[in-house]
Amino acid sequence: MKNAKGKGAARASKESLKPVDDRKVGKRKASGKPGRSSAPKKEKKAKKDPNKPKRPPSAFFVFLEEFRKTFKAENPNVKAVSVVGKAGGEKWKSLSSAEKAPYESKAAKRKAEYEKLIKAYDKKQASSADDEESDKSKSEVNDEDDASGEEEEEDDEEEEDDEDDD
DNA sequence: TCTTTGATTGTTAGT
DNA sequence: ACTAACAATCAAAGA
Repeated sequence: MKNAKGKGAARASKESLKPVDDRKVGKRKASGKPGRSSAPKKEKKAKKDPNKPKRPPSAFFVFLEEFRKTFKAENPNVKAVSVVGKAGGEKWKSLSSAEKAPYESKAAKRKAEYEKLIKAYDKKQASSADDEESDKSKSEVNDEDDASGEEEEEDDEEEEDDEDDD
């Protein structure tokens, strides 16, 4: 619970890394574009980069996805995103490293994919600078497609971090 | 009608 | 190194 002990030691540096008390960011740019049928008359300068990968969900978000399902399953009446977020956050802190491990594992995988995507995106940006996406540009983007060894390893459990155990 | 907000934590990229 | 913003969600309320 609120007892910060073991973790604090390892994350001692992190302790000092908390200058902002207001984590009330809540400042999100307009990404919601439900208006697929019609956009505001004024065309925003929003560059739509379909190739630009979104940031990978952190372990917390991965856990949240499942948590939301469960939470809503038991609380179908609750329709406030904030409630699920709060409950999720509380539960998340209640989980131990071992329990978070599987979520982190998945998050790590997402990150790996993100890196790959961002890399391709980055490259595309460079190439697009000269020549936007064109049929010929495919040769540039296509540097290593099948060449990249596809090593699927889902069985990567080398997390022996079970120190936290109330 | 359409856009924004709300709340969580973690991660990413920029300065 | 540190800060700021953003990742999903989804309904309600404001402009």
